[in-house]
Amino acid sequence: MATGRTHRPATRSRGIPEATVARLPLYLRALTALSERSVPTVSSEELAAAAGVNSAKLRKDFSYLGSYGTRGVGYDVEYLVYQISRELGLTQDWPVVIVGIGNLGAALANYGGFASRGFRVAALIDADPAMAGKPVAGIPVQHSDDLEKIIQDNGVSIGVIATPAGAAQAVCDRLVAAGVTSILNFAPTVLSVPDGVDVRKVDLSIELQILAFHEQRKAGEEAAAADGGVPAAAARGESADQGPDGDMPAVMPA
Amino acid sequence: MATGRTHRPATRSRGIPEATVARLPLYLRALTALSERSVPTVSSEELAAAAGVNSAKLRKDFSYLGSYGTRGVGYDVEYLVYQISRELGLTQDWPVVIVGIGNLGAALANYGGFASRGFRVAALIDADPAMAGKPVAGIPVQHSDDLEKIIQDNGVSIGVIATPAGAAQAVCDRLVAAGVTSILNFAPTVLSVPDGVDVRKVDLSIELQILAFHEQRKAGEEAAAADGGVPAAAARGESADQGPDGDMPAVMPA
DNA sequence: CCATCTTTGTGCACGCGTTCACAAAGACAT
DNA sequence: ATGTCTTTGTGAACGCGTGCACAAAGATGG
Repeated sequence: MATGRTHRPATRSRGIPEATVARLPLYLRALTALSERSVPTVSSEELAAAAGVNSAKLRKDFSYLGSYGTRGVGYDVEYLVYQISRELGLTQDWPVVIVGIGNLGAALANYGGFASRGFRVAALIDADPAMAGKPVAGIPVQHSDDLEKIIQDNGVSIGVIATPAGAAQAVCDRLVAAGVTSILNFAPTVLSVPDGVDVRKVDLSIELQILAFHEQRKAGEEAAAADGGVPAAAARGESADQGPDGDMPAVMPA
Repeated sequence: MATGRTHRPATRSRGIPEATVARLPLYLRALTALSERSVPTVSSEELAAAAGVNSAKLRKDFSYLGSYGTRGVGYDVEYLVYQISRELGLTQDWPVVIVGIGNLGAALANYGGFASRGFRVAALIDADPAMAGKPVAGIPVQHSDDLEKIIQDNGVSIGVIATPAGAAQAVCDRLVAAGVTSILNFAPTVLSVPDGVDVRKVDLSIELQILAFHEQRKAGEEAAAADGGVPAAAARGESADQGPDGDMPAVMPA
């Protein structure tokens, strides 16, 4: 999950729940795949399976957009692709800038999933003068001194931050000051932005940590099941000599 | 958000809500930063601000772990770092493999956030024979023929998929067959896995699409406000000659 | 030892999201 | 035209997550 928007209590956009909006890209991807195979119509059941959700949820999601299905038949694939694209705003061109052209920034610049959905990489920006002019993904990297000018000349409203954590807030401030109102943040920091600016974050290591949590739990349960014993307390860490709930800290509190 | 696990209805792990688990890495990051600055204690209010959440939520989250705070004082930073790390399973070593060493895979291999949290990149795997032996982030890439052996030799239980979408399911199946029980998927596909295997996905373009949705809505509201008119229906698409709700499709349904 | 002040931990209420289950709508065959 | 069958769209119930607001706990000062 990536949250962090400016918490919009009233005005739930046209009545479409946030959770539904977050799933629309999923449906769109599945529909695009069907479209490429020239499948004319699809039922909620089939599409739900392809998108990895439950069919009731999918139908309710679509009901927020309107009645675009035909009872007894299903949904017209092309029609739905258009409707969802329009709802998401993908029928227009969105110029984006990527700031911070390290490994991740370069990967993002090369990522095909952007261009195919109306996102156009308008510029790549990096603070390292040695990078300036060097082409990445066919686009010459520009120096961050020109950030404001680049934003304004290209009418950019969406910025992607892929800098180290330390530089992220400063870059964010400059982007916002230059007119950017949506930010996708890959740096592991909490960005503070004024009202009216949306921030979404993607943290690569957070997802891994969540997996580790469940993985550990699985291992614990397994061991407990083998012992035929209590839920899951032992066989969790590596040092076994801990309290009844494994509470002994490495560093005691004051 | 990244969902897609095998839906665990009963056994909500030790009673810790999923939403809380997803925030623990956030707290941990903020606490680690405090620890590096040698801050001894922190109040829920301060820590919440640093993590970008509300303080009541943070206190409730911590209450699921136990009573680790001191009223009138706050939380002991080092102690809390340890407790959260232990809860997330980061006190043990997690060998991971990254499959698909393109731009993204290389970025992941170089990403510092893994190593600093108990994740060790045990191997890099790619299907391209030309990549074999080539070092990325100091680790020689191995060919995917040896995938099963690599998994077993290193006791890997967490796999990262950074291949093209078309190859993802096949790689996933092989990882699972070889013993991997947690998968972080960067490929834009829905993976199907047997029960007991957790999948989390990160889709770079989904987040951008969600931003576009809000961006479009902002633009629409702005225009409507300027017109002094109805909510947001006009000024959305580019072609203005549409129905009362902008419903005319580019492709009519059958 | 007592009073005051700070901050945690949590009971409670509310709202959002999910799921069930079914009526309504339409396709299709006869 | 009528009946059957499929599939949508949605009302209603439920459960989870969030945020408020406050009592309990402990620190601190006199």
